[in-house]
Amino acid sequence: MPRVSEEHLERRRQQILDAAQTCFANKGFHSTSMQDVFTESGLSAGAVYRYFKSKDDLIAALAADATQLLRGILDDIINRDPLPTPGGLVGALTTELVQLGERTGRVRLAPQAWALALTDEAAAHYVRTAMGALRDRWRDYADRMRVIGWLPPDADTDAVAKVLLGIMPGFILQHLVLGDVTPDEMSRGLDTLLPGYRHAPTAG
Amino acid sequence: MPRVSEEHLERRRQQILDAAQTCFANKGFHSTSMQDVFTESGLSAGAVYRYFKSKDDLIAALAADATQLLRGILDDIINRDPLPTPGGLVGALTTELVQLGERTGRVRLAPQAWALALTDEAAAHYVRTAMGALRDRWRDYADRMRVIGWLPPDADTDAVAKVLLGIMPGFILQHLVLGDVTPDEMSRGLDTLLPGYRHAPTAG
Amino acid sequence: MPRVSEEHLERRRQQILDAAQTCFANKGFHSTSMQDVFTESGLSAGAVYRYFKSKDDLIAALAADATQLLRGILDDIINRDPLPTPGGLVGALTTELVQLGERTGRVRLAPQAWALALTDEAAAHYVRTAMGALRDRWRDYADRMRVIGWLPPDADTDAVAKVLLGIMPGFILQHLVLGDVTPDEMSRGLDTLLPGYRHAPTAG
Amino acid sequence: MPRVSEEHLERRRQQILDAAQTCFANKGFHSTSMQDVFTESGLSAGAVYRYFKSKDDLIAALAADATQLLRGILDDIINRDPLPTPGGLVGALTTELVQLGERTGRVRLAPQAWALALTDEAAAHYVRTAMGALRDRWRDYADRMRVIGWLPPDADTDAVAKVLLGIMPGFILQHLVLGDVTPDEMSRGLDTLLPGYRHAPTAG
DNA sequence: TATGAATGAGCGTTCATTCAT
DNA sequence: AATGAATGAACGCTCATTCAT
Repeated sequence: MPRVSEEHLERRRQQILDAAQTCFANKGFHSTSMQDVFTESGLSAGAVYRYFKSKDDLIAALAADATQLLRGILDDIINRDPLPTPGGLVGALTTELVQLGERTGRVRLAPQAWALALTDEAAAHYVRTAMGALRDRWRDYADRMRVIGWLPPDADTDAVAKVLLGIMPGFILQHLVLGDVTPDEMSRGLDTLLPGYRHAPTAG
Repeated sequence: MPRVSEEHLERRRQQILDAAQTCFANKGFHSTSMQDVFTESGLSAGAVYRYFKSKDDLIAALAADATQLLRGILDDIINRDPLPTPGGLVGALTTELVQLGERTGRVRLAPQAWALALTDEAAAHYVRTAMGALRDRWRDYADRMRVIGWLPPDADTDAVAKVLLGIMPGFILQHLVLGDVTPDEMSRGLDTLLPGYRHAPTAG
Repeated sequence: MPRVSEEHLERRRQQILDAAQTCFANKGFHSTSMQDVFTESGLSAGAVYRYFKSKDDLIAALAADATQLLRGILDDIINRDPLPTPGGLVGALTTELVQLGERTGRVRLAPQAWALALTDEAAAHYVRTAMGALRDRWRDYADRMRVIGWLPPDADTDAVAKVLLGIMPGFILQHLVLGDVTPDEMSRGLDTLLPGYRHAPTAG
Repeated sequence: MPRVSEEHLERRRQQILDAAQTCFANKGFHSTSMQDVFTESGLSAGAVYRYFKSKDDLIAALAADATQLLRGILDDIINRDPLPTPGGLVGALTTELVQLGERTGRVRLAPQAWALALTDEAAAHYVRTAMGALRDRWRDYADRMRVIGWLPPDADTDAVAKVLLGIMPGFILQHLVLGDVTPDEMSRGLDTLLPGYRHAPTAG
């Protein structure tokens, strides 16, 4: 019974998660068999089951990772100074997403997670958490818009956050399914609609 | 019980589609077994397979229905005179969607169709067609916005259409997953962002 | 409830048997579905089941037909005067079989009947009856061979009959599976082996 | 119980093949369900499918085995010195077949393979190969007959081979279906028909 | 008579998971 | 720690047969 270092364990774990993510992104959660994961990871059934107690557990771990990742991206971008226009912000975010997708294919997991959230309570928990956290950040942004006068003093920044958050899934879908949408276009389209602050503000 | 009326056949077909839709909405495409559909529909395996030659065929029929339904809704709303504001339009559309969802649960199929489209070419075809058709209508709307001066003469109405279409999946997700978004809020949020034409025009 | 003539009934029956035979010859008993028979016959399920109470019944009827047919052919040929040589007899029989096969495809049923006879008692009964009857005729022939001096007085004509009967399945198989055997070749091959009476006898 | 010896694997494989053969011999290919094979073998579905990827694969493996076995038997017997008479050869071969059938039941598969060959291209391939190889050996034998003067110098040894090969299926069928034919009888019957070389030659 | 919609047992196969080694 | 053979429930689907019309 070889005793093994903490790093070894973590490396194995990550190796499995990477394999699972690749499979899930390519074939979807349900159409990926555990055998697919064994093969992709180069490990045996027993090895994978030592690290994750079920297929659902694998999905949950991946979801947790993704949630954290997403939050990090939004935090980075939303707190920039001076305050970006909505178009600028959406452009930066979608650029980030596209790059992430090209590097890892991880973006393809998002629609699958959304679908899963409607039928699986555990998945719903993760998606709700991530979605809620993202929306909080959008509300922070909307609040700042109001502060600098881009929105009227009595603006319902909750409602604004819901609209702005709502643009992202629409971009992801059009990007993944139709494949003909660029971050630049989203940015331009939004600023076209919102001409009032096309010329940037004075402060963050 | 042969020599049966055309209506009988159509009624059976619908009975099966309704059952399938209920199952799919509750458990997802993959987690719904054909046995679930048999039970929900009250019919036997053989009966269901007389009307639909495979599970995929059932999904496709539902998708075709949904595509048609969606297009009808958008056509109705988008051609209204005088031209609605984006907020008004999104409000009307989301209202329609929410009602549809309450009546039939069909809206819950949308995220599943999106996910399926990433791994199944047949599903991708349906989703692409539907998404493309919807975006065409949004572009028509954006063109009309430009004509009446809501957008500058050189506005990229394609880009605008992509943004506006993009709002709908975001609403659907927030509605289904977080459950705290109303059509009214979307409408208000959008018109808050787009104050320029908050006061409606005189003609379409 | 239309009362219908005896001929009509018989015609229907034959129509179904013909369809079944075509299907069975093309796809085999087991791989032919009753639906195949309905389609080939142009009749409905109910109609077919009015005439034959099961798929097995259909097979049995066909087997009975075939048994009778085969016996007729052998009777015709074996009683010819003057007595044919074994090669001549086998040549005539195989010629008849090849023609029958070309006209009706019925010969293709034989190997299937043999196989069925090993696993199904009802089929075994038919095949045993047919095979026994054929062998009786071959023994009659062998007896006549002995009478005219082609075989020694103490010849075991039972054993001879078994050998001669045995040649036919071998021809059928080589004909159907390898497709490179002609009646003429069989005739020639046999007379080459049996040179003693290559020049024909004096009387039957 | 992994990390298992090569022999263990081979033993399992044979265990499954044996079970399948028993089932097929008793009930026929089509009427044997995989469940029958699981039960007969004492293994689970998954275990059987680990070794054979489909029911057809099982049949093919059995066919390959049988082909090899048959060829071996014929090679052994046909090359004997001094050259056996046709009756002696058929007697030896049928004796071998009867013993094989008593030990393993494998002979009962032959008629089923013939039937299958008429409707299934994969089966046809196996049967054609086996049948062709056997006929080649018979032609070799016929050639040797000619060399030692049992057949005239201009004898069509192809035709002779076709006749001699043809006797074997006939024996198998009479043996399996009628059950009243012995190797000895076949031998005697054939030598009765072919008196010219009833007394054996001196060399091969 | 004839139809064909409906039944439901049973098919071949897959796959998440376990556990002896 | 790691293996991979083995399990067995469940899957999508077929098809011989029945019977209301």
